[in-house]
Amino acid sequence: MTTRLSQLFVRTLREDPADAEVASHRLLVRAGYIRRQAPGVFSWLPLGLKVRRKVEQVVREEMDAIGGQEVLFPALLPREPYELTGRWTEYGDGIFRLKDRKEADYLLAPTHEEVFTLMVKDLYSSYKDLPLIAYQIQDKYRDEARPRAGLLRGREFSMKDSYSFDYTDAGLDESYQKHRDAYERIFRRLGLDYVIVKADAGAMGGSRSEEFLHPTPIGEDTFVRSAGGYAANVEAFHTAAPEPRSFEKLTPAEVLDTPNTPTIQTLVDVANEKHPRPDGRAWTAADTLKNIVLAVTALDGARELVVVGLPGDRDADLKRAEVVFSPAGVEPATEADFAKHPGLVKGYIGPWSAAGPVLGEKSTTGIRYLVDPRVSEGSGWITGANENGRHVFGLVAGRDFANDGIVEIATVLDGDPAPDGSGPVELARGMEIGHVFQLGRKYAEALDLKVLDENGKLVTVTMGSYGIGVTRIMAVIAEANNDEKGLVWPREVSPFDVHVIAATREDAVYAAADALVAELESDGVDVLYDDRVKVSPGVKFGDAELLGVPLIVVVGKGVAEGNVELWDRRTGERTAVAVSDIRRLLAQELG
RNA sequence: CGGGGCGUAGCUCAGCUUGGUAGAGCGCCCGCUUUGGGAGCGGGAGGUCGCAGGUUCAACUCCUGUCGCCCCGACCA
Repeated sequence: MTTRLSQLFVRTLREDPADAEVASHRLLVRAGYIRRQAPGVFSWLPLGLKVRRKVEQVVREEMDAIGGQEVLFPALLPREPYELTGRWTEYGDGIFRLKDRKEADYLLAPTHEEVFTLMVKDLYSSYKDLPLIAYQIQDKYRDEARPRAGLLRGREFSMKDSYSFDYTDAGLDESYQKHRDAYERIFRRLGLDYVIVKADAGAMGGSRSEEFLHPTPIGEDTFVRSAGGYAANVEAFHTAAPEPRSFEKLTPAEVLDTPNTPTIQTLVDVANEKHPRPDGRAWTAADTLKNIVLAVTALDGARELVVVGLPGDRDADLKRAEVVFSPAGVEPATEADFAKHPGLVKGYIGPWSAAGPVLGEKSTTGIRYLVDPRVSEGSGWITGANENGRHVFGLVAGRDFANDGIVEIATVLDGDPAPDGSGPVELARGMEIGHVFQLGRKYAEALDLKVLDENGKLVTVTMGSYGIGVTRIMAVIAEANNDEKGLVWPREVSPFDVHVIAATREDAVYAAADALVAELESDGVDVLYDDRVKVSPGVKFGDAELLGVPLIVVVGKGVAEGNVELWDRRTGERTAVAVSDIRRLLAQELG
């Protein structure tokens, strides 16, 4: 195939579009691959569509290779299936909802667990039909509160979602592993750097879950990794809890005056000044117990206060808190909340008082008290004495106060130990490009998907769901492969194999270029041919760099000596090649 | 939802402070010249100045409201 640039439905922009910030967005619009249609919604021009199809093709081939069967389910779905699993409600504002003329509720599917499950239920009823892997490449819709960065977070986006159906746990493990391996092959083929991290499985109610993150500073996920091979999304990071310590030899707690110490820093300063440690070491923020008041709002609207105790050198990470309390919402308590609970003395909140417990379900306030894993039995703390200007020193967990549960919402810091003992972790940013997830029996139970096993007994099917964001991957590839002049596509997804430029307006040059293009076409090479007559060479070179086809052939002034130039877009290197050799050379390059 | 910014030609923007019949560059069309790094000259097309009210003899400009968009944060299977 040959595409003549003079005929191609495209317009490149000389300047960056004003509404694009990140490189991929800027360049994909500027090079005429996509155009914004609405916030987070894009139109696909021929170039963009070609790249998108190439990405899809890689995904499709690897899914087929693990026995996946491609289907296509509608993006427009009725409410009922989502009602059955509770997600119609759980999704809240996150989905596009609409009504038909009869006022029946519909949605634009954000993901398709329900309909796949129901289709399998419809068609299959025996263990002999399993295992099954079905997938689709379909547009998904999510009414993101804030779409951003072009294709990286859109409201309409293409995703490959697959679902596995097994009737044994071992079978699910196998299906999961197949996907995991396929995803590794996909990202390798696409030349995308990735890290597999442990992910939070809570929100969708499954067990094993891993994310494929592409490390990039513009990533929206924070993950940790250790030199010893541990990797996890911070949301799924588990703090290694210290062993319980005996508190027999510890001195009793003591309430001391600490005037004007509403913050951890002021408290540490005053403590060191007025109440230095007996052993001579200085008090640090990590010796203090910070009690954060959160308001948790359940789906039914009920609002409850919860206090979380964590070491004073850490902040609460609201993102992790969301995960912990999901599907309920969490926010810091407001002034109004404090007003309703006069027992909470702002700046001096603590679980203990001489008169008895202050925090906890069995206390004067009755407020649920959850603590960080570091607040382990036998650990001693400085914390609020529930009186203005006073703190209690040497308050020991398990001896002086109890908790209603352990909770992981503290920020993870560089250097924290990995829970598996593989050393300290470092924090990094990543963009989620794939997710493999053992759903288990949650959806099958909710939708009553059962099959008869070898013994004629009904067993609930166990499922996995696996996603790869096709359009997001395209943006991530663009993000990882560009320079100041434009895009540089990896060969596997480049919209064309070769970009041929007729660089000089001479009949001989055009004749040579025409002939070359015809030959390449007969070799099965997909060529973009810049045949524009009135366009100056500079513009053609600039457009070639912007568009990003990795191999460029310049047919120009060298034709007189029988030469063309082979231009490597990535390195910028140009080499003179005899016209008689170029066809063979390209065939070799494109191998 | 909180904070910030912006809506003027296809694109990038100026004009608004101080009200007086709409501008530039790029792109587009026609002609001539030019052709290896975003050409030159001449001629041309193209805008209800986001929308609605108000003030005024007169509003892109001032006032009020409203809608939309972008960025940061919150949110995000």
